[in-house]
Amino acid sequence: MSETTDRPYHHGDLRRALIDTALGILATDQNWTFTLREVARRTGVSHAAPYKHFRDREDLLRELARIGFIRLGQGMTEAVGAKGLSVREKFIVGAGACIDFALHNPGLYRLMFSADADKTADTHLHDAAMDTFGILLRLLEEGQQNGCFRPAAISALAAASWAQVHGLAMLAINGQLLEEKVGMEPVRAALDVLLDGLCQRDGHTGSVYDPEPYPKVI
Amino acid sequence: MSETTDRPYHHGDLRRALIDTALGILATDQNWTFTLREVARRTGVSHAAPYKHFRDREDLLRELARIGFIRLGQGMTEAVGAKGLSVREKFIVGAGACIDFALHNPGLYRLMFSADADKTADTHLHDAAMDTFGILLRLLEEGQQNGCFRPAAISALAAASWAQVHGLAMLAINGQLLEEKVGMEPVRAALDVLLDGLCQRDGHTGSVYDPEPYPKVI
DNA sequence: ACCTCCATGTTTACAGGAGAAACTTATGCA
DNA sequence: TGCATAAGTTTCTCCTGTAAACATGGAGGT
Repeated sequence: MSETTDRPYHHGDLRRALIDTALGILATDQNWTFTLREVARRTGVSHAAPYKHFRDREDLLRELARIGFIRLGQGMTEAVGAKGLSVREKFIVGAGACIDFALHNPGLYRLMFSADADKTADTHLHDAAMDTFGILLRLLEEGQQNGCFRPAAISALAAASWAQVHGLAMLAINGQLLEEKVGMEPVRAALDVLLDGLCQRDGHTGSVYDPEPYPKVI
Repeated sequence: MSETTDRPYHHGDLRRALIDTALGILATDQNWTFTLREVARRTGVSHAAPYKHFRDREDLLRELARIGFIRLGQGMTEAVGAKGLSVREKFIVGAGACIDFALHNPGLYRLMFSADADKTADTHLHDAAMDTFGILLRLLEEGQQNGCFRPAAISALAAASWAQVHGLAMLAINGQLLEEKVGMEPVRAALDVLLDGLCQRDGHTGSVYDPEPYPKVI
């Protein structure tokens, strides 16, 4: 009830303002069912204004996802970059940063990994996602060169690690880690399980590339 | 261009027909952006007819998800039930069935685990999901009683396992297991990693419930 | 056989949203 | 000074979800 129509015709940085509004709604509602018109309304512009900055609704969603990947990457880089950590500790801390991010930004995190943020439709989004994924890859390589992680194909370790961390994050977000809230112990324990599996050991290692595929998968 | 208006006024089993149509669209488009009107149209009824069988659009989506969980559960039960398998083999085969299902029904699988199929809003859906989840739990218990799996809290093992399998399924669906298609080897290898971690071993087991939480997580 | 009820359809109506097109404003630059 | 253009606004069309009122025909009681 303060500003009447004294807003200048040109917003200044409407694109940024729209993104902020959308991120705000995403954080509040934990979903991205908001309409583009609502974003415009809350930002105080006409419902067609956003189309000057985003091709369509999905274009905005992809931009939000891209920002999400950048922020996630920053968080993980920061966590992993701490001095004096072993590879195993880096791994734990990096995964923790990811799950932490997911828990603090559940809507955004879900959007980032949803089909509505189609990575094949936006090079920038794809690149941002790959940059973040690269943090994990470098960690695995480091651990492997260390002799700490088993010498299986890096893609296999990456699949296992990424599936585990992302899976835990999704379970944590959905509160499905357990029927009742038990805190973060299961997460920690699950990561221990993963790391114990990743680590160098005597037996089994040879079976990693067992030629026979398991049944019923393409 | 064959049937004019000879269709009987009462469909007979419109509910089922609508579900089948929706499942068909889901399988084709790999998303659930279809409108309720389109489902009605393709089923050959008026656009308001579905409301006699589903409260709203989400109600239909939840029913689709429920059916998905039942089918997934059937596939996994069948796979795990094969005679003469070790627990480890059962695990591999069960996970394979899950990933197999996801690869063959990517749209449905994504819907099942999306927020659009809100499990808190539908007891039947929640129950179906829990039944399927129960397959994994029973397997873990069996392995633990065997002495094959480490004696950590079952919730921890479940978190690790479920995160891994579901994570792999999502990565597989999204083609993110690797830049180029490399087949299912990484999946197999990732499951080996998980199983090696799940298994009984000498060291580390004690650290599973390390009292100090890792940094930066709530 | 007939009447009546009610689940299952259909038609009509309305409030919104996506997005295109045409119009307006103000700003940077020649 | 003045115009080209980016950035907003208005207006319009088509579509959706969903409610309400109406139609139909099969099942059950008489």
